Amino acid sequence: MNFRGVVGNPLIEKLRAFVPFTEEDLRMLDELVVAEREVEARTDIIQEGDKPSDVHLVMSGFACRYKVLPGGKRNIMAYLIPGDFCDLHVFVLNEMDHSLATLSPCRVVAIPRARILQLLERPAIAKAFWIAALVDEATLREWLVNIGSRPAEERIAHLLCEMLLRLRAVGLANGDRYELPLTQNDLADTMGMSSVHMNRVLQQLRGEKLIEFQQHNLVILDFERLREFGNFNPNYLHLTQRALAANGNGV
Amino acid sequence: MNFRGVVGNPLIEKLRAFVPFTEEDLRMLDELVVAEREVEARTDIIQEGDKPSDVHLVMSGFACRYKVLPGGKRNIMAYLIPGDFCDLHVFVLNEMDHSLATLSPCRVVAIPRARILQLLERPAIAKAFWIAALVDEATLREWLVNIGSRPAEERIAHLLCEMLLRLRAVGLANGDRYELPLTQNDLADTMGMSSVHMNRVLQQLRGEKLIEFQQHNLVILDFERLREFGNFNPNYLHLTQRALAANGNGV
DNA sequence: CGAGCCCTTGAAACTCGTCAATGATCGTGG
DNA sequence: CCACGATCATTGACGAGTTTCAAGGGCTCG
Repeated sequence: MNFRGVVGNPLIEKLRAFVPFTEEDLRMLDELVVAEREVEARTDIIQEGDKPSDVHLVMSGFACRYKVLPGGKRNIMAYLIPGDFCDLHVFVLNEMDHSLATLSPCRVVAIPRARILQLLERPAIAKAFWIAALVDEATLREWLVNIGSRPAEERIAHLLCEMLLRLRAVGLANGDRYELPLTQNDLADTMGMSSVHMNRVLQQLRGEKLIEFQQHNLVILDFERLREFGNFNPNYLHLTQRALAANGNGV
Repeated sequence: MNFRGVVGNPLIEKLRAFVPFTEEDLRMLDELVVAEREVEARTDIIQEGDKPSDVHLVMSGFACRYKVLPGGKRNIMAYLIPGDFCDLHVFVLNEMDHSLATLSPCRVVAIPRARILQLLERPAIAKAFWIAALVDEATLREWLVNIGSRPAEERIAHLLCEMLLRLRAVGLANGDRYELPLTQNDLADTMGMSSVHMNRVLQQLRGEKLIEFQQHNLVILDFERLREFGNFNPNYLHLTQRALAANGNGV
């Protein structure tokens, strides 16, 4: 058998880094992906207050969790990239306490809760989902530290390192470069700073020859230096050695 | 039967706000609390890198999750109050990516994973644990917004409102006042600011007659105004109406 | 070709951090 | 019971980092 998943299903690529699967597990995970829906950029998937019934899975593109404060300031609390579940919460909480939206054009799958419950009966899959949820939480903690303690320049360096590893884990990095379909304003709303300052700080990072960033294409010119500068330790992503080392499947 | 839990077990008081339990559920939850251990203030419970085998539950006092950056700056990412599990993660991740420590003197229970697995077989308890974990995550998101978007004064107002509701939910608030056994330095490390600035901002809040804070006793003088000022919306705590309204069991 | 979004720049104001020193409080031991 | 040291709270002065406001330029798309 040759599952699409093995080469192109980001959910499977991601979860395989946590847990070994049987062929049957892989088949079930792959069958989860039916009726992909195209969602254009900057469109809400779910809004705060909604009582959703399906679980959403991102298959391509960038989405985010966000809240908007009364003043109108948007706050991005997480990026959702291919292979990420948006809202496994649905099972136990009856109301969304934040919103989800696409940032770039996305392909999204809506999975009925019943399907998820079926999958949870397979121990390997249940464990993989569990780990994925914990890694999301660990990432949240790391973002909290990042925003709370680091100056803007290091903060961005840290984020760019994290995104490299996460995208690599699902085969979406090409060496030390990847597509980052976000505006400077999106990045600013993520890092808790103004877009003006984000612009200046990105210029600094470019000036120091740490990165290039044009047309939504990010190139990390010296990962080791960027990692050191942003004080990035990937332990919180709980990736296997294999996934850490992988160079992405590139072209 | 009259369980200790019904009146004094914070774990039960907290979980009852999420899910209704049978007598048998209550009994099992109450029996979880054996061999309480006194831990003095400012002592690590688990450290980053450890591979723990037990799950820890706080029964009294304040503890926290934290990381320390290379420069030596400590970063508090969560407060753990009576009724909170420290590390349900243990089941699936093999290494702590952060540390846990007491802030005040605490009573802590160490629960073997096997005991937890037993409890998870009871649907109501499993659901309550699940919800508690999701609320922890939602709280983390809210802290991220808080630190990322609000000026220092509002940030603190928000935190103080949150702690009021959380402590009420486990019967540890007395009307609009509660014990907050933290130093200004602890608070500063939590809110991503210097202790000098924390001091000045607390003075402002006191000057505006929003709070009093002496001898580790916090009094919220005008909750409605503090809530409004800190832009606090408790939806992310997913408390029932009952728990929201409760005035704490006070004296 | 124009509209709209995004990136870029400058200047001024402000929030907040750092440094350094002084008080206040508390537990401990003499 | 008081002296002591340690921890914690407070204050002032200064500077760095960051925001805000405002405006101009570039690119893309209809």
